[in-house]
Amino acid sequence: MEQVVLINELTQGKELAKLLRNHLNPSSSKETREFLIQRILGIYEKALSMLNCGGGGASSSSMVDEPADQFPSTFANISPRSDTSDLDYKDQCHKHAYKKRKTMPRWTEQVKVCSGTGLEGPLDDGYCWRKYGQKDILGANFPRGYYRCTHRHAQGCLATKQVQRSNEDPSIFEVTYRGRHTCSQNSQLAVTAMASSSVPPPPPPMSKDKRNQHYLIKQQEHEDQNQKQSQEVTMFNFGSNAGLRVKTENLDDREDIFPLFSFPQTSIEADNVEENMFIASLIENNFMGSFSPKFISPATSESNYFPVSPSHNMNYFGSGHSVQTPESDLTEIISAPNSVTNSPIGEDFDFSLVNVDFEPNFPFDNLEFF
DNA sequence: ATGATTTGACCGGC
DNA sequence: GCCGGTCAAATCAT
Repeated sequence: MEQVVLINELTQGKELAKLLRNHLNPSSSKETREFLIQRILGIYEKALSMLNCGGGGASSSSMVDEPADQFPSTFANISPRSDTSDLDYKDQCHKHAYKKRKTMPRWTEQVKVCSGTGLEGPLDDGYCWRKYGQKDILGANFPRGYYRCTHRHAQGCLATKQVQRSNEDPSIFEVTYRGRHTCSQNSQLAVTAMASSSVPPPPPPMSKDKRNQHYLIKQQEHEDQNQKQSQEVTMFNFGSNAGLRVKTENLDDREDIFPLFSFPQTSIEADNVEENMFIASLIENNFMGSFSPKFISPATSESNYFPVSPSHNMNYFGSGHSVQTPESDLTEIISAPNSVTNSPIGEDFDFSLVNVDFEPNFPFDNLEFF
């Protein structure tokens, strides 16, 4: 079985290498090449780790002994693990957990929030964050907030972020992300978004404040779908594509975290549909091969982060453009241009793509989404 | 009751 | 010793 997986991985690597060769011409976008390289490296990494760690299987929770600069497919293998204070570091394949943590990918975004709308505070970027600290920082007028993924304990998701309000312009929040989300919920989100978006997602939500955000999440958890919820949910989607970003900078490890699916929309050109389809199918295969059934159904409890019915998805991601209609309130509070490239979601996408099963019939004809 | 936030304490790196 | 990052008990919100 492991051998089959291994062969599958290597075969994919081979195909991707071929693809890469085709993309060596100047007209091909750098992002695409980068993506392919990352993908290939990831496959090798995965294959090697399978061999090194006793062939634990593609999505086994062991073997994470890899540089943090690896990319998502391997990141996805991070096993549940808790904070530094916990004891799981003994785990054989986690010898380098400390190191890994230290070398986690990190990138910063600047997010502008218009005041006066009542929607202030760090934006909601589509993830569930839990604040675990706040600190006055030397030279900063505002304290820095420390957040970690809500699913850290439940799923060992090590993603964290720091939110620092800008000195010069208090309406700008500098958000530094660390680590990738390995929690299934986010994968689900990403997939949901992808599966249902034929147009770029609307601007990201900006919750009034964190409490509001949590309130929303709770509501969804309870599947209490009243009007208010759907209203808020409309605002609750991927921040990334959407845009609060004023500027994305980075950052150390920039290339390490290069988003698998961060193709600017130009990178997958219309004339390359076939190849893109191929990539998509590779991805699809990957999903099918690497995740537990839990993730197959969009209707798991976790997925309640978003309502999962197709009709809802339509609302969220605008298959019917409904999200954009109330054009509006959202656009009013968002002042940054869209950018896909460095978005954390981009990278989350790649995580999700690697880890989550798609519906077998997932319509990959929405490649422009990438 | 449960889960999130607050905030002083603690820890490691420099 | 300073500083940034994290922990965890106390507190708050639902």
